[in-house]
Amino acid sequence: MSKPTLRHSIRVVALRTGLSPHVIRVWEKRYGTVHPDRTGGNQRVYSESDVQRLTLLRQATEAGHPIRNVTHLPEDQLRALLNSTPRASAEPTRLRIPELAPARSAPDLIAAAHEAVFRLDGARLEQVLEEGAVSLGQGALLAQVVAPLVQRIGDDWQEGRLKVAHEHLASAVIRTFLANASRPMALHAAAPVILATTPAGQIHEIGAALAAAVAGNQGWRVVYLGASLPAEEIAAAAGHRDARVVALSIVHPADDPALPGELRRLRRLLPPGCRLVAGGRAVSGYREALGEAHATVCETLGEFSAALDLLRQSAN
Amino acid sequence: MSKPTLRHSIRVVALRTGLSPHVIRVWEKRYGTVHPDRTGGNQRVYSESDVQRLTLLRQATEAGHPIRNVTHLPEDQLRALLNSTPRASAEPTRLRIPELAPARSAPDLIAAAHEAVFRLDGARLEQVLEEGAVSLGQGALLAQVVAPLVQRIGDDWQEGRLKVAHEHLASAVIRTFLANASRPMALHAAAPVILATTPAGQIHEIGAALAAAVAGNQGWRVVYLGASLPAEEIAAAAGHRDARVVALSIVHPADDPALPGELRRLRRLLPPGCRLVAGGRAVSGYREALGEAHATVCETLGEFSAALDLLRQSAN
DNA sequence: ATGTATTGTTCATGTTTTGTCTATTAACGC
DNA sequence: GCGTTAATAGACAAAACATGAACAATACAT
Repeated sequence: MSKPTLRHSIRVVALRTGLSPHVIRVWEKRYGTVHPDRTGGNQRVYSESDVQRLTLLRQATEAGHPIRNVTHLPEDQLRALLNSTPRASAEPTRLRIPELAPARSAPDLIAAAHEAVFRLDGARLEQVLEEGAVSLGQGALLAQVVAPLVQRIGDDWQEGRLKVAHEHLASAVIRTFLANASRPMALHAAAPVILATTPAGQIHEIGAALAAAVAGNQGWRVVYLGASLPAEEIAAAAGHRDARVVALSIVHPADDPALPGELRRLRRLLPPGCRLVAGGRAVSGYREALGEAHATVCETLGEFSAALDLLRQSAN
Repeated sequence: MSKPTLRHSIRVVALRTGLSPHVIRVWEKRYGTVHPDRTGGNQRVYSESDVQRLTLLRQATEAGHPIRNVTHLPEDQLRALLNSTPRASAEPTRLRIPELAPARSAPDLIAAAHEAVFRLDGARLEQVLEEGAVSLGQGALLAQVVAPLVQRIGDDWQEGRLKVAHEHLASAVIRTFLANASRPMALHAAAPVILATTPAGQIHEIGAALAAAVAGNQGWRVVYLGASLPAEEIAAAAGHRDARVVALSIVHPADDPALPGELRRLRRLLPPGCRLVAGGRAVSGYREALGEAHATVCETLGEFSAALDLLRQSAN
């Protein structure tokens, strides 16, 4: 079973895993965590999978699991554990990785993200977003980076500067990032429900995902339904989950002749107590129908956020 | 190398059940609620079923039942009790730990997940998936739960048992779950690149997301491009990122007359060293064209996984 | 109202776990 | 040859855990 495999010294392993050489050795001695080969001179030589395993173990211990309980778990169970465990115990973590976060400004972040999209580098895009969440904070990141970035990518796509592949990759990464960002807060048992989607014909779902993230951050219970839902479906879902608000993102076809009808129909079918909020770049094209549907129109994410706060208080 | 069973320290149990370590100990002492193993140094070690039982008991006590009356009830009676009593707890749950699910085997998990989709409860669906990842492991979860679940939802949707809203919600949650599952922790600088997408006309992206998750778990560098990309775009992206493999998911339109042409064109445009792998429920409908395109056809996720391992070794 | 049982929490003390540190010897790279 | 890095064993300190007893709050009964 050998081996064009890469081999690493303990120093490199320490750097890549975030553990100290001491810990790596003592884990091996006490628990037999990994069994690196040795050089002729008895020096440890680690494989790539050792590095991976140690990285997972570091994350598991940081998540609160005692090392003795996780050292012998297979990798996929470790991964699952990491995805499932509540990140709750983030406070009493003993040692932290050295601070490397260069607090970047919003325009810098947008530029870096755009560059990553252009290179089809999804991992890098994600990294930039996470970095931004740290330096700007979640709310500011959404309003000052993600929203403009999405708009810029949309423009580039419509004018042929970016291909469909770029747009799809960016959508997938941003969508996942937003889904993760909208989740983690503790939810009040009585948290109001908001439904985020896009009316039939509106094919761009990122706006709805953004709305979902903002609402989730403000403590709403979010039901995210993706893009292009007919009025009947939206209304039925709103009734089913007893939603207080339906948020619609309207971005791309700015002149869909069928949309005004959809909006009026939606208003008619929605439960009476359910408010309608619409945002997105193309809302101005449907102002009249939105007015008839008694929809609150938001031009920016900030407005949307404020509108949510108002709606929440009004019904408490 | 016997059994890598999950074992938890009392702190982790406290986090996952929402009880304090004190209460867990005092319940054991006073009522013999659970009988955890002990380490060599007399420290408690809990199993997954202990966690489940304690969670149920927490819920029972919160519902007003004195602990002495319920400690010795078997789990199914506890569940019945919880289902029969109305959720009396008006207070904003002291700890935000969600209810733990009863389901453990793959069929149970599928049923629970399906139920969550039907109720439009995305948070619950996500919870079921994460729980399954812990108890089954990532790989088994994908093959035994996620894949069948997706297929079942697809069937239900095509036959009108589920609405578009259900399908969209499920897609969004599963997609995010898969994206999180596919993130490799530490990857080789020289990790091979795989591109996951769907050829033009194939609108269901979940199959591609599944493939991406499997590949990510096996250490590939994944470029995920969503659904319905024309051959030129796929080829350009593969060249741009120097992909070794392009994975195509073919699920829904099983008789698209344009697809064979797309596949042949893709083969022509792809860089010579780049392999083509196709999977999904509808591959059998395009066998001929796939053969002409020199694509490896996988009927199941297991086959796909094996094919990836082969392709990886062959080029090292 | 008063007493009692139940139940969760707190305190005090000793033990275990776990990351870190020291000292010494050996190996590696220039 | 020499400075740097690694291996080993042992010591050490902070955090987490175990245990028993006491305490406060609530419910229930007299």
